[in-house]
Amino acid sequence: MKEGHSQIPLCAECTNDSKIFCALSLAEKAQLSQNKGSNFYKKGQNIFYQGNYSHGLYCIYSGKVKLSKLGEDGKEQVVRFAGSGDILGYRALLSNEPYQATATAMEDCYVCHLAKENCMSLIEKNSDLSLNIIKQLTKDLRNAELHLINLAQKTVRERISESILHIHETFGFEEDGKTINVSLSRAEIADIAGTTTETAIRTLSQLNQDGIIQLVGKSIVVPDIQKLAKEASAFT
Amino acid sequence: MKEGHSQIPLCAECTNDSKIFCALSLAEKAQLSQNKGSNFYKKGQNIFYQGNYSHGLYCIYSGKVKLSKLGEDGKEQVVRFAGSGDILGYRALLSNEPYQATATAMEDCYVCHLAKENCMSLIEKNSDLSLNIIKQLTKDLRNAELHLINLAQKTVRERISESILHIHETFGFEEDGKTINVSLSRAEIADIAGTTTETAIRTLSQLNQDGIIQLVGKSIVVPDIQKLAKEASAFT
DNA sequence: CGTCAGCTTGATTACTTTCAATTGTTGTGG
DNA sequence: CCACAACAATTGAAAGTAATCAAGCTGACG
Repeated sequence: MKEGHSQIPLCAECTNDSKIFCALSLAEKAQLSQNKGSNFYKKGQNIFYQGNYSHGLYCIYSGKVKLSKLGEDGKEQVVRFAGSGDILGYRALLSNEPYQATATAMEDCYVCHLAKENCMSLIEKNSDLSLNIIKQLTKDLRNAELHLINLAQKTVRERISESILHIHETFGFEEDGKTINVSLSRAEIADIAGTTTETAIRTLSQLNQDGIIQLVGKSIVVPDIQKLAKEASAFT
Repeated sequence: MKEGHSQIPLCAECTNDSKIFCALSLAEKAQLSQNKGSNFYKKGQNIFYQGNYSHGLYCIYSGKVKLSKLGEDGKEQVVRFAGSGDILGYRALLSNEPYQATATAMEDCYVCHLAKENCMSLIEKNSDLSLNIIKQLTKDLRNAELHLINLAQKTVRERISESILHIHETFGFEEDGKTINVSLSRAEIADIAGTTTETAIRTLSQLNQDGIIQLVGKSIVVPDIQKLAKEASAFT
């Protein structure tokens, strides 16, 4: 058995009890833990790369991760976020295709790696697990389609507002209840909203001037989330 | 039992043998056929509407369908296509949410409607069926993400080229091996590429002048698909 | 205290939308 | 069969938006 980091428990005792693996019995979770590996990823490090092949499933124990793809010209586009308890790479696992995106730690992360064979045999045996995966895929697909329509039809100002909103929905606020809980570079924000770094900067400082957000150092403060939502003309 | 159109067979004898239901045994297909309804939809008619609730699954017997969403300002965005043997509305069914998109017949269609209870009990019993659904979702998600990145990063000319390419991949050519197999209005093409009707028209006629495509009446002829593919990814 | 990466600002250019006007096409009733 | 209405396609000019290119600024860190 591979050695994991000592501070990371077995699946059966995991405090996250993942949105997907909650369907498993204790015995099944024990099976999942076999050959489990746990790794530490420093902020900015990649967990897997678009184009590589999968040898199992990743499960985020702590930290925040972004999934991004490279466009033809090498420009990055963030397609999804993931946090504690989320599963990464299940698509590559299930369809035996290479990873469709690159996973990067947005902050220091602990991530577990579950062996392919264990996952597959559990999926075949446990139909609740399949249903959970279907539900997760459904949710991802809905988000992707919303993201798609936002990028296609909205102005940069709306897209930037939408992006901040989306980050908030995924990761929430700090304890003060109004500061976005992740540190993002201007370039990263641009990659989420599908624009250039310069335009992202200009738009953020406009939103700042208009009192929609407050830029305090590198962090973004949202005093009134309704106001921001109006700015994004958000629709769910 | 509801009456279907006489020319539509039972699921067990269906010539399409759907990508998803091929996992079923004959007996299971017979079960699926119970309470099956079949309907004819004229070109332009809607099969279901975004926001409504699902009472079962749709399976396309013949014809072509587009799935689209409405943006904040009422502009339509096509998110996906479907043809013979494809399943519609499985997300709404599985997660008990309203339909996330509106399905519209792009040409005259025959579409079967399968009862919710039959579908759900088969999904729970047959794990191959679940896996097929997972694979279909996986494919849809990948397409949505590709579409997303295209809309976010490409010029209108590239997006229009990409859209024609995508339509070709989904529906193929006519017998002549070079004419796109669907009739689309300029407005529809614009809704796929995420632009305005006028810009779509201008771009199409430019591609025509540049010899990439030929506009013959309402149909689009692609003499050299490689040339079009180059247009879709490379730059002007 | 210098350096380097990330951030910011300005000016210019390119692209796309918008609005408006015209032409073409199709279907329908007299 | 024609006239008309309704809709789809096209074209032009003007306005707006965002990308690009270029140059300075700032703060963290050795």
